[in-house]
Amino acid sequence: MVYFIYLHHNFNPMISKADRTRQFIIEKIAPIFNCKGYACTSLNDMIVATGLTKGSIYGNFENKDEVALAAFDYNFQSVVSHIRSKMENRISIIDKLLVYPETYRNYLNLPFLQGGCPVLNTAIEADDTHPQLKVKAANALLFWRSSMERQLNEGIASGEIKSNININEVCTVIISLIQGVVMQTKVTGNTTALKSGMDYLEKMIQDLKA
Amino acid sequence: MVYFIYLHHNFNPMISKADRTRQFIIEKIAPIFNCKGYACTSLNDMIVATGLTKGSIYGNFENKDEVALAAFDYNFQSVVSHIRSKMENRISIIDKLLVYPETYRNYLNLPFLQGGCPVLNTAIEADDTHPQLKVKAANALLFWRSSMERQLNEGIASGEIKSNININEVCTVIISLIQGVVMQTKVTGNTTALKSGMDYLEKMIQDLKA
DNA sequence: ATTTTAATATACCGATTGGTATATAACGTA
DNA sequence: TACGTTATATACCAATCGGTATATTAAAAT
Repeated sequence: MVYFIYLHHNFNPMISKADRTRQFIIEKIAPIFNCKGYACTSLNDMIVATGLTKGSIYGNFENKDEVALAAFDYNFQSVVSHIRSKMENRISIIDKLLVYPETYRNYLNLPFLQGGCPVLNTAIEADDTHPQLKVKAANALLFWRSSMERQLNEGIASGEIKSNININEVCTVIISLIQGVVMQTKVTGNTTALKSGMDYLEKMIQDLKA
Repeated sequence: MVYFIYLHHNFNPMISKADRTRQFIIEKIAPIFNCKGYACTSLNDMIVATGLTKGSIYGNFENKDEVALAAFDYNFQSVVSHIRSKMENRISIIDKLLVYPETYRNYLNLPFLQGGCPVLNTAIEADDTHPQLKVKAANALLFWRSSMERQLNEGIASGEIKSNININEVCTVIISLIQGVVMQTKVTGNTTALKSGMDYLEKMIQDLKA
């Protein structure tokens, strides 16, 4: 009988084994949830993806729901931290906002966006079936919007951005455009919408300049 | 033992009973598929929704897949025919295009859009799990885009619309904006994005005028 | 080194899944 | 009214679902 060798553990004594295993499970399962969705990802899928057994997974998580919620957080954080790290290197707000079209223009090459945008995927699947995931998706959208509003206000205050723009409208259009083109690209397998959509978004952001 | 009384049949002798029952089943099940999605809609859901039994449904359909594919067609056609009928009453292309913001602005009151946009819902769910549904969603998007392209070209030819617009970009933005705001509205339960998104779309369409 | 605790593997559970076989009832037609 | 066809209801099926109990092993603490 071959027992599991903890190859997935980095033996950091400050992080408990439970936490390391938990993290390992989330990292392996999160991409599957983003691809197949919550309902279509079975416990068996999780077992195959992690190489662990049912007992191991349920020793670290209460149930499938808890894995799904943690996986969403992980997927969303992957996108946020990627965007944030690219923005940090830029000074002007316009340049920061341009990270969006630059990132999504080649989102097909970003591993954490392979299954599409986790916010969009979760929002669509969960809205009528999974209240807890729906709340998480809604909060992610609110977080995204409010951080963008903050940036726009900052840009207006510094005189970099026109003061007469409709902040609400700008945020809505940026978010919608990204979500819309990602969806169209995934389902048609054609990058026409992605290119033209990000071209438009880029011009729109440039046009915010005072 | 109470047997089924065919209340759902309109006794049109030109349409066979099989066709009438099939249509009845589709009409009852289509909204559920649009709400809960393919994976989350069980045979039991179909039985409850139709008031029929498993045998009746499987007498008219090969399997769950066939019901789902027919339901998607029905849902998509509901949207298409609604949009088309509103466009028919209008002469100019601009006015025809304005049907989009007008329609989606209060999509929450349209029964066939209760579960959100069937194209978006199906595209997101099916892209990694259900090849046949994915094809249907992709074709629906292509149909939508090409009919919009045709209208724009018509408007340019007649001199109504600016000749220097980027047709591809315009189509992408209109579709993405609609899909994006519908998603945001459904998941947040807040109509802010819907209003501001459709305001922007309206202005954008007006701005196409030569 | 020994004991305690945490993690894991295995076997099992009832419920539900999509789907089928079959017998009966309703329908269409002559 | 009689008869063949179509439609429907019921009972059943194996497979899979999410989840649990338990025994065993590894890790951590003493």
